[in-house]
Amino acid sequence: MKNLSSKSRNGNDTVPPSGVLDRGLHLMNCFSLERPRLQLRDIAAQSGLDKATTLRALKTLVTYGYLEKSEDGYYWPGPATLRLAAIFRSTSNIVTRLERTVENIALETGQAAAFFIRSGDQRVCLIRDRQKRDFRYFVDVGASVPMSAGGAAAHVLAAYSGFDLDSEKAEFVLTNNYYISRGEKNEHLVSAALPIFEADGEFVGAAAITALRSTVTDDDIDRCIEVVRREISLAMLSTQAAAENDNAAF
Amino acid sequence: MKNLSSKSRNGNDTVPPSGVLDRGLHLMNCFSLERPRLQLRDIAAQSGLDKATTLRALKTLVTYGYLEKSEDGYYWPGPATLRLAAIFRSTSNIVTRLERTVENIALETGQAAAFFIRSGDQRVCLIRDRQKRDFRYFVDVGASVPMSAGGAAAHVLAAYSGFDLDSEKAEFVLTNNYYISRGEKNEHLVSAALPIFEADGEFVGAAAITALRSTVTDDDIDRCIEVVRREISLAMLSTQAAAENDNAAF
DNA sequence: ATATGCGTTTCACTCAGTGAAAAATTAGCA
DNA sequence: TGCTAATTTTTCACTGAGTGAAACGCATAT
Repeated sequence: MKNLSSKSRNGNDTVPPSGVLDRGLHLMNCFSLERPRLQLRDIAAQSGLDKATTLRALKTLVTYGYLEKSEDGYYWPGPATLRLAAIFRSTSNIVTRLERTVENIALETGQAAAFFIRSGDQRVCLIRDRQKRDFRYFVDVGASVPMSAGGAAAHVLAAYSGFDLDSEKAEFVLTNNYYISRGEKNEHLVSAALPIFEADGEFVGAAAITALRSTVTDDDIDRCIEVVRREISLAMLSTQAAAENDNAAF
Repeated sequence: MKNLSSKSRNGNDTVPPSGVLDRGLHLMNCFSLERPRLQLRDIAAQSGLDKATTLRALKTLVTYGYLEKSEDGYYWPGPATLRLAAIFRSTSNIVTRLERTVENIALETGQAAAFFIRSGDQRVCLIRDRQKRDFRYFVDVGASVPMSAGGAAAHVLAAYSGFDLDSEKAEFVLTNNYYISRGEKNEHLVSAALPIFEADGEFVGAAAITALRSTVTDDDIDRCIEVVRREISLAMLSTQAAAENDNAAF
């Protein structure tokens, strides 16, 4: 397993992982909503793996149903992924509960809406509205980005789950119960995030709306935040920490 | 890599697969809607792999988000599965289109409803109604069973996709546009399956309802079939092959 | 105290995985 | 219809990544 060379065999300035399992899972990352169907050539190039290695892994992934392969040599995610997602949902019923809510928020505000949770040092998108928007700006459902990458949702998640990210912003979040980030991750975007709590006060995650800065005023954003608060409470959840001191502990 | 011994190191009379990737994916099969959270001990036992081997694979699966691990040592499917499922859905919009339909069928008939497709020599469940029923009898969403295992849906899929399973039953399906299987897979169950076609006549899969034999009469089943036909046509799909001769070709 | 169950680490052996290269297949083109 | 280029697939000898028995550590019973 030589995997020599200073970085990049692909155009991605990333070294492909070593370890067969790592590599196999790494291959699955080549697929996205933007590019759901790929052929060997693309997958090998994008992953940085040798074509022979890639082919072997793909075969295995196909036999286990994680990928499907068509006659014309294209691969795409297979039905096994559905099975696992169904199990994931069953273990975190919050997804099912909030799906409709996120959709409503997007429809009412006309902006992109999403729901995030923290998982270790990652911020994971569990729900995205289904409106079609420019893919470049938004993460896929299930995708993770490091907390350190910031963004409105990250600061809310950090503040309420005790992750040390930016204490100043955390303080703002804890007193105001929302955070607005202007161009923090992307110059042209503004996003507002609110924490979400179970009825019993348990923190579950953050709802966020994202808009193009050039198309919204501060008042628009405030109105969006109100929409979020209303929809969240309709879902029998809260955007306010239950009591001042209970939630500081964990 | 000794993997010696005539079969079974687990209680499953199955030999665990060789190949790191195979084993890793094999581990994911340990999880189900019935048993969504497992600890190392269980996973190692059920998969038949050594604990050390299992642990290594689990670590990798966790780092890629396919599994999550809690403090108390339990593992369960992670958010990466959501991402892949979202991509899968985007490539086969039939799932989104029929989800509501399957749910309606289940609600109207009071029986278990599902949607299957053929994938190679496997029959894959893409949709299951969300009513809670006895898990022992029904397959999870995304789960595959060999076509050769039979069942009403298998015969419908075989008939309309040119899979050689049981030519006599296939002929019945092709003339009557449905199939009823009584106790074929499970002595106590009866299930009825109907083919589903796009408006342009393309065969897409089979809808099936399953009931306990002791609780339904033949007339009940006929009524169920009518419900399926109605719901499918409401979804702008058809339960009849477009024209007598067009569909014989493929 | 002693035992049992579980997760984790260690380490020497060895076979599964690697990737360059060749072969087979498919697509494009004149 | 041939000829060429592009892509997928197979082959094979080398080797280091993966293996698993055993030891360890840490709980929680007994």
